[in-house]
Amino acid sequence: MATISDVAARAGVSPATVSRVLNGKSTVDPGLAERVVAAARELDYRPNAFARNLRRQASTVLALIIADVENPFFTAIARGVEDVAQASGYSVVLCNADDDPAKERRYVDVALAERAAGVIISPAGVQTDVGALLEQSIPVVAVDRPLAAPAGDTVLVDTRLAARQATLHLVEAGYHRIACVTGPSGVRTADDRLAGYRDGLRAAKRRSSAALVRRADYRAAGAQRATRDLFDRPERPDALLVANNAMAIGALQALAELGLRPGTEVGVVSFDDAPWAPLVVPSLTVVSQPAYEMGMVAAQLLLARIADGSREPTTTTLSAQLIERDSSRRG
Amino acid sequence: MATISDVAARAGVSPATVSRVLNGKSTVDPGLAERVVAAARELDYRPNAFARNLRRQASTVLALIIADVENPFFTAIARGVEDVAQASGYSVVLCNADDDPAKERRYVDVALAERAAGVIISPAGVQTDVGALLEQSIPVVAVDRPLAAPAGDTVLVDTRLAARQATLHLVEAGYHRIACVTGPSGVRTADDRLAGYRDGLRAAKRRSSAALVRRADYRAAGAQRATRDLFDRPERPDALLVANNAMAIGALQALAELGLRPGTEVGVVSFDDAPWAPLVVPSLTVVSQPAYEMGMVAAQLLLARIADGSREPTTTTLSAQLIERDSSRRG
DNA sequence: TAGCGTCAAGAAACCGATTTCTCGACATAC
DNA sequence: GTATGTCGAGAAATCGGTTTCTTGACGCTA
Repeated sequence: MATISDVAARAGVSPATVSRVLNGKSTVDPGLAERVVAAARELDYRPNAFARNLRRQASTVLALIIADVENPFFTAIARGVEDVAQASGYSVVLCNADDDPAKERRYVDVALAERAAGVIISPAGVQTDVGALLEQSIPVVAVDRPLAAPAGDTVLVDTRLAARQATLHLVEAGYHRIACVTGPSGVRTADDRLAGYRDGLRAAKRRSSAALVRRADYRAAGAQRATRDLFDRPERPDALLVANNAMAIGALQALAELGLRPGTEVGVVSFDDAPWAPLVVPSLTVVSQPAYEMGMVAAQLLLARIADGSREPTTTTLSAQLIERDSSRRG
Repeated sequence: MATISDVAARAGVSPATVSRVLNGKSTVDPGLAERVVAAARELDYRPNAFARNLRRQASTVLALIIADVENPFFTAIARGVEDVAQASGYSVVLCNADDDPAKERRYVDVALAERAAGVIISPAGVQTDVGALLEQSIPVVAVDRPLAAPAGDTVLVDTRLAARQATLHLVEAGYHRIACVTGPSGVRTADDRLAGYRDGLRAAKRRSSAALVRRADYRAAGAQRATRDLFDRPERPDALLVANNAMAIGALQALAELGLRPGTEVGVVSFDDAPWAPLVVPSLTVVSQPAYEMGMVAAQLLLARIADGSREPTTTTLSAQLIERDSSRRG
């Protein structure tokens, strides 16, 4: 593999000049520059990123640590991040923490070892610690969920308000015993959606009851069990607010097993729109979150912070949108 | 950030000794070793990956270049790769080529610049060129689709046979005019599935007709148009073989718009199982590919090739499985 | 024409690891 | 007691870029 010295030798100049030409940071004689460019092309020269990064003490790789690659919500965020990063010459490393604090920690370590230019993370839980990154002044942006000790920008959705609206929507549609299946305690979105659900019940002057609330991991299997459990009790719910799209699958599966038809017999609203949501019968009413936009905003904030580390931390809250379909329409 | 010299100074030894202790490649006096380890811990020393990689001329990062992050099939592959890589101390960089040869090329360049230890790729098309990687003796494994010039291991699914079986399944279920919506020409899986479809028709002694075949990109929108188009003609098909899971969504949407009920009126079989496939009504019959396993096998082959670059290129063909649900059952 | 400022380009230092080279200490063999 | 071998650890080279330092050429002004 050709090195900068090879190029320099071929062009009859010093390595320093080659570096200057290729980085355009300084003016060089046009004639020399042309020779350098030609030599580089002829040798198919590609700078060694290790050497460059070592000297510059910086890389052009952004780490994106998400909770679940198999969840379309997070992959949509990833696309948003990527599109912005690409445009600025950064590449994005996607890390799948799999909702596992240990895996997440490992990826934080990788980001540290590889001296990522910046990190975008959706923290798996309360104990996520990005202190080590900040010590190395690697900027961090939290997306979807805030960090316990916010020390960078944060991009959220007003998910509590959205949950409140979704709950009120179910009330208005004529459902009476509305249950909530949410994510693990300590995960902010899960807690917020539960709080919003209670807000909604309160606003509608309904009593909330612990018997109507279930928690599970943010996966289908857990939600399936939780839903089955809700309907196993004497006073069955007649509606369900489900806190994410993976859980929606589990909940719908449980309802199908129980022979309950969504919409007519059980109102269902889930968080996160998905390509298949209009296709299930009845089509699924969802709270659609602007995932792609969240990714874009997070990346923009990160790039801004890379450029100027002294910016004040900001919090951006985007809003979700209720998409009414048939699963929350009686009759 | 502490460097190896800082650790050496604190432990009262030379940097070389620190390196030897921490890498365990050579024996050192236990007393010294203990001091080194203590010093490293006290300073929270983390080796600089740039410096290490520069010297070693190798990294421990695998690049995984997939066609579409939003497609669960590919994310399942990613998980398989990741689980194997993790266990061997490699980290995985997920790159989303987005079915775009230009993006793909850019990521190949990134893998090259970052001197990835190896690359796993599902080539976007015929013109994918990994020659540059091979020149640098970076091992390459192709997954899901073969490379035009195979120069590494390949992990495939016998998708042609699976398409043949799926087509015969539709014939046996009593459908007569079976159409096929497949991916872009030049993408091997798309061509193979079409060929398998024709195999199936031939085996059933049915005439195949170009009027019953449509190509689109591997996305929902394209499949939706293609399906609409198929049903716009006087002699409508009564069954549909769809070549991947994103396209299935588009096809089902089109059928819904046309007021055609899958199963009873139009038999549907799609490639790729998805969490939502059992939930649509009627539930979707699919050809399930062992995506996670494909990822695992690809990663194992890559690691083996990293360890020993002179291995003969192999091709592993896994088999798919037809999961019969209601969308292909008449009546 | 002397003196000063500007600028382009080469020389050399530097980033932080790993690894080869070298040397000294000690043990064993003759 | 000397020669030889072994082994552990420090010195120094090395990876391939970037960037500072230095030098020399040139132009302008007094």
